[in-house]
Amino acid sequence: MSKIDEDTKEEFAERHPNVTLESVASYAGVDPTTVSRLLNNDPKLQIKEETKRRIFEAIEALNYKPNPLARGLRTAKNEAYCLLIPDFMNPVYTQIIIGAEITASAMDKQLLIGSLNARRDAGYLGKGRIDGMLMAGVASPSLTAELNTDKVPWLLLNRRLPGAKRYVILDDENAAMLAVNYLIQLGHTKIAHISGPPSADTAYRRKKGYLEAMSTDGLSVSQEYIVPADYTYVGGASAMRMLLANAKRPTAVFVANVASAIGAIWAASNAGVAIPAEMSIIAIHDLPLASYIVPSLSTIRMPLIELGQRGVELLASYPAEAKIEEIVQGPIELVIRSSTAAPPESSKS
Amino acid sequence: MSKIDEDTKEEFAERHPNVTLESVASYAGVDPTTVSRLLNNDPKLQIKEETKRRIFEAIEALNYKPNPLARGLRTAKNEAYCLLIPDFMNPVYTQIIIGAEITASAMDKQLLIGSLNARRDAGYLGKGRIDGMLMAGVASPSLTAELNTDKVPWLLLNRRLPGAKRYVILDDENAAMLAVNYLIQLGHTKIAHISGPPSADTAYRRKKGYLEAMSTDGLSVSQEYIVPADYTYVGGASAMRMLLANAKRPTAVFVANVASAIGAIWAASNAGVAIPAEMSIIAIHDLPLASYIVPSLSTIRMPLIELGQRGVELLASYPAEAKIEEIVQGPIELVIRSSTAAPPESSKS
DNA sequence: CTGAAAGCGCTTACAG
DNA sequence: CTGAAAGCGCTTACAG
Repeated sequence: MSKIDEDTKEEFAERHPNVTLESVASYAGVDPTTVSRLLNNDPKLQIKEETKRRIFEAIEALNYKPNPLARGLRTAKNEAYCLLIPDFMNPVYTQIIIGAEITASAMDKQLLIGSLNARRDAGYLGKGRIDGMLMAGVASPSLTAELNTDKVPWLLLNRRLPGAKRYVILDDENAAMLAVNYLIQLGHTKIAHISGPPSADTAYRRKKGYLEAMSTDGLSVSQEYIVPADYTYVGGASAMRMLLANAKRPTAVFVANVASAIGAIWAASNAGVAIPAEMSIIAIHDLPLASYIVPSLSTIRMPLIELGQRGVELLASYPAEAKIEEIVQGPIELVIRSSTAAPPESSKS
Repeated sequence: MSKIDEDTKEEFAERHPNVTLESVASYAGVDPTTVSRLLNNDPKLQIKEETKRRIFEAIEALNYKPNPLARGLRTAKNEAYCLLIPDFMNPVYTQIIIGAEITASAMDKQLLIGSLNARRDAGYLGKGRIDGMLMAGVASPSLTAELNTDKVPWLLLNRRLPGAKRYVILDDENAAMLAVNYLIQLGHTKIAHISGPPSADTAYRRKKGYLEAMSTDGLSVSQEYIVPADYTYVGGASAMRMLLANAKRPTAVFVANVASAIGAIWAASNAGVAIPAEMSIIAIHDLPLASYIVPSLSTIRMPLIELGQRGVELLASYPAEAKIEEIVQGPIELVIRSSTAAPPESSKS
């Protein structure tokens, strides 16, 4: 490159402290309109190959990137969605995030992820910056109302809310039945359930599946066999302690999620109860961790990644007023590992 | 409210499909400039209490929220930072995220979180939408270069990059020494190290601390005692298998992170090696999970939340050109649980 | 002290 | 087919 070219370039940079559409146009010797149309694939634009080349050369040379704020302000489109989760500690949301990121990226959309944990004002993020809000396991009537007045389309993921007709969920009831039926098939009759928090829709559906599988098989369920936990390690551990204290100790436990199952295994192990010899444990969600705890955990694999993917798809393709009520039809599978076995001989009827 | 008021309100809404600064001004009977100045706490603004009240009333009645795009376009400030992590599976980043969210929220800034996992174009998110980029465990010379040309201030979290003079890290070397010294104090001499990936700066510093503690105590380290893993369950498991196959089997292992430690425990357990009776294990990072695996894992607690907090603070308070090289001075503590004990009698010298 | 006016960087009907 | 011009919703020097 000649000296003069370098000089020109520097001068140009001085006149254009910010590289804008106008800089590119001026560099390429065309009208900004033309550049904009080219970049937006305007079908009505007819342009010579040579001109096109010059424009792309200019973009390259100046390292031009469209200003998303200006574009968003003008078009009222942000090419971005937000995914809100309760907190980042729960690996279940991790899986959902992965799915959502895959689809968003494939659609060339930004996905902004935030938790409701430290956030004081979710609405502000919602208004203006994004084209839609995905809420996984977190939503309240006040939040959806705020999004409504802000005209931000939203969709609930993995959880329903009374009166909110926009959600995608998984078939938790069937998953629970699959787990419980497997325990029954192993020969268990005293099967307990460590459930999720009463406030969670997923917990409700898993419990329902448990009850249905039990009653279909003619097995009785005493109220003491259903111990609510809160999807955490601690909760699972104390629920297990309650079950161990039960006069009629169960020989198998269906746990509503992996975190509680890990807590339950820990508590059983502390109490000297052998798993699976004395007690079988199975949980919902086949997280990577399940393979690596001791004993490795039998689970029901749920299509969490597909849930995240489908959420973005639906949010992107339906208008804000549309009703969306979908159960993701991904694979739900029994994954047998080392935490489940036939009940001990002594306990058989 | 009277019928007429309702009518007026509806008419007003019709004339103002989008609630803007102008709507508020017109509703309150003042100039948009005045509203803007009030909202931005312009010290030069002098305004009657009565007018102020009317404006706030209008904001309330219309549910006005400033358009962040318009504001950002005008001021070139977005009141938002981005935090980039490699992926959402690793609970270490989870802790960092929590810290970053706390501080960002306290500063009334948005924190957009994304992974490099599914993202094809991190630069686009960077340009225009945010005021700065935090990169935890993920950065490349090409990415920092792109951020530089885009004039987006950035800061590396928990990892350095050759030539990049903007980072906050933890004292991994000291943490490693603390762990190894504890093992030595228990009586171990055959202490191995399952390290992190050679590419990771944290892995380098932890290994360095291990080597230093060993040599300070006059203990020899054969090359076979250092097995690189990759901070994952799988990696930790296969590293442990290598150590178990070693003719001079170690009695203790210092593992570079919790995920690898869980994999290592799993592999040892599968091989019938009792922990801690036959082998002690200790790892860096006191994640919640560490308490709930069996046996519960002894760890070194690191100030990960503080790291996230400090990262946002520094990014917000230093100009893009400033050099930032900081080691967070949070508490580093030995947390003793059930995975460590004195070496078996037979192995004592 | 208050208000009109310009401008941030785009897109897109509209006139030529 | 091409280019000038308006406007998205703000902020802020500047003139009155």
